[in-house]
Amino acid sequence: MMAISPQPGEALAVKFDFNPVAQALYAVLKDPAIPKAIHDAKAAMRLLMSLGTELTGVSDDPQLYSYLLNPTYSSHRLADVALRRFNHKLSGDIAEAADVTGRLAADLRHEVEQAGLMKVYQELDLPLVPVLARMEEAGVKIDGKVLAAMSSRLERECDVKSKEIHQLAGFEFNINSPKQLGDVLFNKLNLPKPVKYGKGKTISTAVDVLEELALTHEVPKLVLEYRQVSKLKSTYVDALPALLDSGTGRLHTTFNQAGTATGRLSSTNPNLQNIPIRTELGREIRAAFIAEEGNVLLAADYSQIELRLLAHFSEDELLVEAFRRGDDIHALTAAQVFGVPPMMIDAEHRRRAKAVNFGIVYGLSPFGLAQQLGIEQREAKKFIEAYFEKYKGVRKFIDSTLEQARRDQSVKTLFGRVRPIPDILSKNPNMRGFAERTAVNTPLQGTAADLIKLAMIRIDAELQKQKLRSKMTLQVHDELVFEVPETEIEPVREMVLEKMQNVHPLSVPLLVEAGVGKNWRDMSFDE
DNA sequence: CTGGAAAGCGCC
DNA sequence: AAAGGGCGCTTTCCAG
Repeated sequence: MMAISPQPGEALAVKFDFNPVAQALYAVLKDPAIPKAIHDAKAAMRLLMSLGTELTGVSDDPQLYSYLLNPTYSSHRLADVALRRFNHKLSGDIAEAADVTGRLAADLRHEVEQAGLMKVYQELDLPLVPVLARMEEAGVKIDGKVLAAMSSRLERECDVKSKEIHQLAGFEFNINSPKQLGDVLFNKLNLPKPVKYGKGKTISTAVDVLEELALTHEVPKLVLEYRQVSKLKSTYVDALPALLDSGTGRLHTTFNQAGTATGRLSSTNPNLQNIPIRTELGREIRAAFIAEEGNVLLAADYSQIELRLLAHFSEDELLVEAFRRGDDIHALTAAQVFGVPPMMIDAEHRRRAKAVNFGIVYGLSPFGLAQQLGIEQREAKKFIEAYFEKYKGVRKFIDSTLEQARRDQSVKTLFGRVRPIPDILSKNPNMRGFAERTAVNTPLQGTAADLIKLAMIRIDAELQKQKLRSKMTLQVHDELVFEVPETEIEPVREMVLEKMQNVHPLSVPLLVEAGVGKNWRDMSFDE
């Protein structure tokens, strides 16, 4: 039992329950409006950080144990785990929660050991906790003026576009309502309905449908423009400033470490893993992510990490050699699949080859590829067949992964993180198809997640050890973002690149690209 | 008034 | 018969 001095104006008690196996940790704010039980290590860490205390000695986190044992549950919160494991409904009583936390920790720890997952826990998931806590606390600086100016500008643009749409359509309706929009487009304006749309359901007005219609009609074209502007405005330009922390003036996300089926992190409140980058308008939003005076942002990302892992796992000769030589992998696939000499590869070949390369990782069908490239399904089928004819190792990898998945009804990452795939034996071809694509994708996506987590742990350790003032602030699956004092740019850049590149030996090299800039848009590479 | 489903779309 | 893996947020719409 350990008590922490109360903050002025509030009595705060932090109690460590030193169960031999578990430390159930919870803080009780005296304010009865905030009776708050903390039973995950990151929340405890953040609370203690705010009090200027270090968190040491926590070795059991029931949430992380539960996640490792089966990452496919949608929630690993104490109440849900207690219900699943003990069929016990928590009353909300703090002491009860503490007791359950301790018992769960002991039980789950045992199961994690039995499942052979303790190494992943101790070397990856648990050490990542304080790293994420520090990242969340650091937050990112936002230029509010940039967003405020954008907001009024986009407001006007939305206004203009919606008036135009109503004018041209001849009806006043809510463009944001797919139902009303569909009614206007397909029933009032009599535009051709998409060949396929949900049986009995509403007709799709999704982007690919509207793009088709936009070729012949002004209204869908304007709707697409309106949608882009209104999406970016409501989701980012207007939402982000509202989430600025009043104390720090910065944006502090929450990383969920037990939220995805593959081992990836997710980010909420706000989600900083889906900040726009694709369009020019989107990049303007990125420009609002800035560094403090005297600092710069440094971004480092793994180039094509999933394809490299495909090469590693499959040991496909062509793929492995190409990555070792540092070839342009999409150009290689273009040459192989389309039978064009490397010298003759143009941008269109490369674009199509890129779609094929990514599609393989996701289990793309001839139908899907045809739709994406706007070609005949027969032709798409030929491309996919040509791909597997050339990359024989990839075919074997997929087949053996599926075999193993059918045997174990689960798949694993390089480090042993497991994902159950129960539907792999389903008699429903639809469900089985989903399961098969999942089975092939998860080892790739999940291993990439494991690798960047390991790099994060090592980079954080180095920042601490060298007492550097640079802070890791964001992770976006294959990218890390740091805020770095100008005096530390070169050493930190070198260190980050080295740690990411050498995170784990593989049969192909990992390529890391880094950029430095005053904002998240201007990350000029190889400055 | 609230909660949740569905549609849609931002990112890797 | 469906048709590309993994997320989170906003809006609409409808049921309770």
